[in-house]
Amino acid sequence: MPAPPESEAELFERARGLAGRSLGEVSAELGIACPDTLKRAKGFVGMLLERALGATAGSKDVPDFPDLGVELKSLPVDREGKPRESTFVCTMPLSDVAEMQWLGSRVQRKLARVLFVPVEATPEVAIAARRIGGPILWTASAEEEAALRRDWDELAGLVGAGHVESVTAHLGEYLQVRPKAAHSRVRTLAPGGDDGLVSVNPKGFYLRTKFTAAIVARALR
DNA sequence: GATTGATCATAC
DNA sequence: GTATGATCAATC
Repeated sequence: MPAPPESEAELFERARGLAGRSLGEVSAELGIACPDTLKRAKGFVGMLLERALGATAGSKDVPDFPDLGVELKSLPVDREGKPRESTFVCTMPLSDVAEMQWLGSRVQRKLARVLFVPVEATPEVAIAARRIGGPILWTASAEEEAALRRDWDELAGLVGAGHVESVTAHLGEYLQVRPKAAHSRVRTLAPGGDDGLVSVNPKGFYLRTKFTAAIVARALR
């Protein structure tokens, strides 16, 4: 496996080197089996890119490239380069989001600097034949950050005020909250209810497709 | 066809 | 069970 990149420029060059190559080629080089379907390997593409680029963070709550402060996100796109799915950002700390601010929040920290790597995700194309696209090193513009902050304030505000059960994926213009758990029977505690705590399915923050689509469009201009 | 809620694999 | 990586699939 490659060593971690020593600079952002080196990381970007490595990512550019993957552009145009297929998931099958890259996985073969790394000695990793490429699945025939993502049905039972949903994290395969993300894990493959992590290894190919030398990410080290593993399952810790820090960016994929801690020394660079860069988070890696694979972006499943159609043949036109448009994202096909929302992008998971992080879990929502339900029990203490009430005391948090946007600045310093997990969302703000995770999205401070992101390397998006588009990957072909057309159903008709076999996994191994899917090609990796050109990387996008992104930082939110003032407008993008303000928009994310508005959503975060609304969503975190509702949970902090004890209204977690009214928070659905319908809320949020660009940032939304959805279940994030092994299955719907998983429970965790959040502010609310008669005792001050309610048992709910764990939740996570996701970027809506239209938000990442705008990032891709901006990068192609 | 797009979106929301549900789910899958793996490491510790 | 908690974290990481996400896509699936029922529903709108």
